[in-house]
Amino acid sequence: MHRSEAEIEALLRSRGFAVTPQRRAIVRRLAERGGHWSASELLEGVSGDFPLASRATVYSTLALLRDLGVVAAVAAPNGELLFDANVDPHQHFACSRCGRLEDVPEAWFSVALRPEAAGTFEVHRIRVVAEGICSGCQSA
Amino acid sequence: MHRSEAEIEALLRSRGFAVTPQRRAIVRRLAERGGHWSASELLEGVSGDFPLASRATVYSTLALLRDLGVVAAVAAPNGELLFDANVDPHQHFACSRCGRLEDVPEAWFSVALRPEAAGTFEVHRIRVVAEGICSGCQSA
DNA sequence: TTAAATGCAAACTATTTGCACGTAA
DNA sequence: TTACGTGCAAATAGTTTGCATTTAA
Repeated sequence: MHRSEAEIEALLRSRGFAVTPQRRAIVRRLAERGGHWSASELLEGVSGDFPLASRATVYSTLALLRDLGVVAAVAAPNGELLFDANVDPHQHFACSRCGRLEDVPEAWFSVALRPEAAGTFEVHRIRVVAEGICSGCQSA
Repeated sequence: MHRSEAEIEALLRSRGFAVTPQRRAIVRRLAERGGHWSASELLEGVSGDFPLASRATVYSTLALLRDLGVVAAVAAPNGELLFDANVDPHQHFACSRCGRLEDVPEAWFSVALRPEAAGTFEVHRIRVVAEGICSGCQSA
């Protein structure tokens, strides 16, 4: 459900954007591990290799990937902005204890807009975030 | 729905916290206008009067009020952290164009956790944010 | 009177920008 | 070869902290 590294690179090329080592390294992390990344995590080069890109490059790459629609930005309940290569419809679970954010299948929730809501807004999308305690924190 | 200025002041006193002019000014804004305030908006003294409190005081007052449970912090989809004196159960609407965040009655959505979700997380609360175009932006 | 709250300035953290240099295509 | 991308360093923005001074109770 995530776009693969190769797919994202192909998209970059087809839109006339260069595929640089920095972009490739950022895309690889987003696509491989999945999950949610902050700009700083990507900047640090989480896996321990050499610094992969400068601050400016990380931010501008994330903006580009978001504009291209291959990564999505999510605001965690604490306001931290996180990036996710999963751009298919899904919802989130947030752990109130450790702050972890996890993808949750769309089908786990049934959400409906009741008729009372009609007429005021034009609703395009409904985001759901379940808050609670994740399995890790439950056992701890 | 919102705690009133007086109620919040009474709570402060009853818990042994001082009711200072700065805290009163911050509480008044949150309680009177309702809606969502960023720390910076409160800091600027939106209504144009003299600066009401220093940066540090605004932040520490917001933290105190949140700990006391009389204001709630909400992360807007863009990651901006906003404060709301409405601590009764409700959901939000966010305008994708102007960024406005509005309270929406809990009853406007029916949200259910499907059985598939059982067992993995311990869900305490489900937050819903409807995204779309607000009435103001529709007419513009 | 005194513990608690405030203001100020400095320290962080996160993000953006301008510009000279480097490189993918 | 050249337009685009990168790195760097400085600018901007949001938030936190330490400490001397003030003030609510």
